[in-house]
Amino acid sequence: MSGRDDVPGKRRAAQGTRERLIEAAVRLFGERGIEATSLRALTEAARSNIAAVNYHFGSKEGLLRAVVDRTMRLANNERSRRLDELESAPEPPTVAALVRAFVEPGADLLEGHGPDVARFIGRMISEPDPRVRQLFADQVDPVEGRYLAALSRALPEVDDDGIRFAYTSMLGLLSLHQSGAFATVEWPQLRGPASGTGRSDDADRERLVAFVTAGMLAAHPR
Amino acid sequence: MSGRDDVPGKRRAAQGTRERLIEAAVRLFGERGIEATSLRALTEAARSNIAAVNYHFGSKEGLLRAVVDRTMRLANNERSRRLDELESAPEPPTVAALVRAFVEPGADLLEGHGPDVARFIGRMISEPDPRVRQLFADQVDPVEGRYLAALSRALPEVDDDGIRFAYTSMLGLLSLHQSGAFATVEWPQLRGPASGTGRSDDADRERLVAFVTAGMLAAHPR
DNA sequence: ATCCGTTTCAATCGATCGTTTGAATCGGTT
DNA sequence: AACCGATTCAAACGATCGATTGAAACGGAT
Repeated sequence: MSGRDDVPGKRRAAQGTRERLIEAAVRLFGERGIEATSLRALTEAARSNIAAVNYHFGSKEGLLRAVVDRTMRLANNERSRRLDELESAPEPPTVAALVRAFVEPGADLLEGHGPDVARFIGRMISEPDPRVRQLFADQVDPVEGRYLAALSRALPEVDDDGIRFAYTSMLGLLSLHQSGAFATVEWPQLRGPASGTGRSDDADRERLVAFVTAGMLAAHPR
Repeated sequence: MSGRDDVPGKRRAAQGTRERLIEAAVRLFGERGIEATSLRALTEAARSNIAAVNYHFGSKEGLLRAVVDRTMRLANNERSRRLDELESAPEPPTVAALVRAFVEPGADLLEGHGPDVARFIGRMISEPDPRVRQLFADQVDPVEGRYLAALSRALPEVDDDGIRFAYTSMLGLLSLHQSGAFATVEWPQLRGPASGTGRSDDADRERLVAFVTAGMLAAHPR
């Protein structure tokens, strides 16, 4: 029992490896999936040792927890800030504004921290393992409530099931595009989704906002 | 080297095991994911033996290939049929009709063959392993070209990238909802997406059609 | 220079994975 | 009843997984 998780006390040169482990985990978990990434490949990529994972994080799941916390906090804080902004305005936010406030913090991660963080988050949404899913849900949780309430206010004629559908669709669509799930396969019939490497990120973001906004507005109350 | 894959010749009582293996694979691959499902758990669920997988399918990947072929063929044939129907009509199909022709065969699988098949297909779309993804892409391939062409005809003002985005969004959204990715987690803020077990499948399907159709029509050529 | 808590690392553990093997069993044919 | 290809099964194989151990290396404080 020599490892510790949360000590803010004295970590001298340790911060280096701890950091490199998280960075490598974000990248490899996002690229190959969580279960498919072995600690050996991960620690090798981080120029470290297997035992370092257990020392710094206790286990692979501990490392995953740290990675989830690190990455999601970035997007969630920004979303929370933009919600504050919208709710302090005189008139209630439109659906388009709400969608933008949700999608753009995710997309900005892609530009700010490279595609690794965004891809990792995108991957989380479709992870089968219930423990991983719960980890994800716990992290999304706090912002989610505010968003659903705001969305429900912007779409007063839509019932709760409709709001839930709209929100999950937005979240899922954002995650799918962020995960690069559509870019990793040869779609022979399609012009390259990854035509070149520069991809049309901005255009895709606008397309996503337009698509989701229109989809939400088309919801019918029944 | 005693196993064979494609022999239509004489399989006497063998058909039973082969069938049970595929059924168990569809269910477990869909529930837990492909890599996370061990052949031991799978063959036990099928009341069979580990070696039977290698005998009938050569390997785990061979079994997966058979499962993909079996499940996707169902939806693809129906989609192809509905495309024939739409294209033989006097007037060109609307976007709404095209969306319906794509979404409903997927959703019908859910009702016809239980949630297992639909969930399995849904899971495929977000599988990280490139070999699995290629397997999926190869199977979707034939119908995909016709769909993209029809979609492009129905949305003449949208460029190729926009068509690609619309199609992948529809495919991804359908898969996500089919995979039950949103139903397997406790969303504390949401009324149960899986409220009870009977879920509102029909209502969700209509919501999906409306959402995707509106999203496509909102695409702007730029 | 010595000490001590912190951090790294090579080596190893038991468990589980997909695969392979060789013998037993089943059903129809001769 | 003797035979034979098709199928099933228990057992074992090598590889790899996450986790653990004990000793070495590091770095400031004394």
